[in-house]
Amino acid sequence: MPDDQTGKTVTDRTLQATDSTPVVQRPYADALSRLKQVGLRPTRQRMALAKLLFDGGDQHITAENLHGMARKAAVKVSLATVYNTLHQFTDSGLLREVVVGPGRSYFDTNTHDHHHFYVEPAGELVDIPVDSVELSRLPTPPDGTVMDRVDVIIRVTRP
Amino acid sequence: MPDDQTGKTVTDRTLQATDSTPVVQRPYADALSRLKQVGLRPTRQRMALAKLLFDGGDQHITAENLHGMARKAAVKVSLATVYNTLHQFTDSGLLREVVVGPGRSYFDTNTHDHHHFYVEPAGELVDIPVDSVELSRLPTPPDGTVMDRVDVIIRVTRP
DNA sequence: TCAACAGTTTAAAACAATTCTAAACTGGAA
DNA sequence: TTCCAGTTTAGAATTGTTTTAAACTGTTGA
Repeated sequence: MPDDQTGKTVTDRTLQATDSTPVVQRPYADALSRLKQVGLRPTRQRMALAKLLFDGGDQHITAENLHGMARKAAVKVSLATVYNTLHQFTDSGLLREVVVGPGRSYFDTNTHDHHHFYVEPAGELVDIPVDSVELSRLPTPPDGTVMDRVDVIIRVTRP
Repeated sequence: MPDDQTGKTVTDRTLQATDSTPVVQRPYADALSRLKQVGLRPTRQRMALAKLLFDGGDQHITAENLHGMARKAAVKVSLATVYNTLHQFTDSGLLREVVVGPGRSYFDTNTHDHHHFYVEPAGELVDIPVDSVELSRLPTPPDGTVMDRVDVIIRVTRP
């Protein structure tokens, strides 16, 4: 079935497969430790979603998108749960939300300090490593507020 | 009627009023010239919206917001037209769209190079003058793309 | 082992912001 | 004036997300 429309190839093995059968060895170890880390109960759905999210390297994913991936992976999860989970993960620091357009928000599995290119009109996000942007002289926040984070989004187009 | 809920006081006079009657003298001069500038037909609705937008100094406005302002100013415009107009103005460079959250986008009457504080959870936008942010070392855009613009949004909260 | 309950998931409805549609209207050229 | 492309409109449709209320499931402690 060569119809990987989602774009990302998910690497399933955490240990080397030892024979021709592509049996996964300890596929949930990472997902489990992440959930424990932030104190979320490791339910079937959360585990599966965590695996999809964090086993695939750095990804920029929408809710619909992840829901589709779950479907393809034969994981039964409702869209509402996908939303719940994405927000719980975001709130506990496992994910970062990146807003690029009205009605368009991505969840980024890379929570380290970095910025983004946003390719329009494709709607594609591309990471920019921290050290290739230098922000000097940040302003002081308005009275009574504290700085939470700085988002730099460089909008680019294909001419 | 002292119920100016929208927050912005719009200055109507472009010339001094000459008697006690608050009759506006050339209230549409600026709106008209802006529309001509970008080649949009000066219709009743566009003129009225342009006036609301550009006579009030720098503003961050949502579509619903502007629709409400029009209502209060006794201007009959549909919400669909407000959206159309905001996008036409944006496309022709009269406005700039600032996206801060999923399903939350503002139109900024200040089209000069500048950045924003976004105060959460109030959802309030505050201008940052260009020269109080210094961006050095910008990355080169992905192959086949050209840089359109750089958005810096500093998210702040009231603790 | 099991009862019990808080936490979780779910389908479905509700919601908010925005866009679309098809018909009515209008500014301006001829 | 007439005419027509451009514009506006009400209302429906769409999109993305959240809420609701009921069913389910992990975990705890007897």
